[in-house]
Amino acid sequence: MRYRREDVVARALQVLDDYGLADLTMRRLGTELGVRPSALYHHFANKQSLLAAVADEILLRGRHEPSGAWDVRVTGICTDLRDSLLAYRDGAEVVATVWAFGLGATQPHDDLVAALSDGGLGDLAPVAARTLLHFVYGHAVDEQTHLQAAAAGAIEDDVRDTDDFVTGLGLIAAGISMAKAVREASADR
Amino acid sequence: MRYRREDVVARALQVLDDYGLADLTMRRLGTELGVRPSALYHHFANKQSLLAAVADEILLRGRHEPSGAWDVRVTGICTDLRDSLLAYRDGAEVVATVWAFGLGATQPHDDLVAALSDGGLGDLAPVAARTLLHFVYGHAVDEQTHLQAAAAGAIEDDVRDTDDFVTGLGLIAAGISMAKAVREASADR
DNA sequence: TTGGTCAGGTGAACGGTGTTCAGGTTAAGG
DNA sequence: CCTTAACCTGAACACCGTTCACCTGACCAA
Repeated sequence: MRYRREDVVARALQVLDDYGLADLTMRRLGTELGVRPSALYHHFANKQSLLAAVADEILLRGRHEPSGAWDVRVTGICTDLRDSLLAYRDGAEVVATVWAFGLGATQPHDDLVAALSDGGLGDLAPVAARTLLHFVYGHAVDEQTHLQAAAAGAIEDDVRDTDDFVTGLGLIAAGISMAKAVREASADR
Repeated sequence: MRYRREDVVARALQVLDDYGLADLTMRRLGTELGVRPSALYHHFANKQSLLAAVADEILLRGRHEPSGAWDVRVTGICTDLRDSLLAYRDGAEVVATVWAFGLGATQPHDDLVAALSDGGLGDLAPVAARTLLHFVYGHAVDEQTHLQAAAAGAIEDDVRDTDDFVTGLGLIAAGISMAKAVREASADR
């Protein structure tokens, strides 16, 4: 059996979801495919490239084309992004790390900047986009960590998390529309 | 020469600052102290505990007792926290990771919750505190990553980052005061 | 049909990691 | 002085990502 790049990515995503990021190792993935670890380096230059491809795949699946008014589009992008991150075990950490390293996972950022620019945020759009991203990533990583700790029986589970997310998102959204109002007021001095 | 726990932490912090998190290894730290790696396990149960102590040390140094009106206290805590994270190489990643794992670094969170509660945010205080933390940690990690990439000559450096921080922080702060206003308006129905 | 090309895979090694453990050593206190 | 406990050694264990010379088999042009 010979594999193509996408086959390896798909299998890596499955290993991630089944066993977690700590167990997503080149040797493990190789074994899962019935292949020596060194064979994987014919498809990816190194493990980080592999993880970048996995992150992009996570974002690609369950992607919804943003539509509607700019502000509902912004919260929609963030909510969909959160759902994507939580759809796979350790998905949040993988995507957040890849994005931080600048190796990929730029889709959510680009979508947010586009929506915010359409909303008239001007040069505030990039700052607002990154602020939103930091919140979504941070919150999702937290939630996934807690979820795993709860599954291990270390702590009792917290169902408040989803309310938590919309509340925090609402906080930032309110700040953004306030900044927009200030911006427009100073525009027609 | 025999060492105590705090000596090891201090030396670990120095190794972190001089060589970065990737080179802060048990063997490296042992060599730096003139000691076998196994000796370190008499002071810490594992590496994560060591890192937790390092994170707490980072936060302890350069700590300012919060004072003033609640809102200036909130932004003050966030700004001081950012300064602490950026004071040591890879400091942001260490503290953020330790906090995410729930092994320590709770001081900023506790301070923020206290300030926000004094500000009358009520049960919104914990959500707002974590939202602020996610922003500060995320932004600091980003900035430190870029800084390191710029030092390696990969990209040109970005001096906009500090303006970026206050802008983003202002965005969330605005959202918080708006939420507070809404909360108080609905209180005296 | 033949022969060449090349993506994909092998096998073995290299240098590193965190961690464990039985036993040795040394400073401090009764 | 002698005991106790904190500190440390030395060696190993089971992993990790990565490299490299070499092999293999499918495909395509001549």
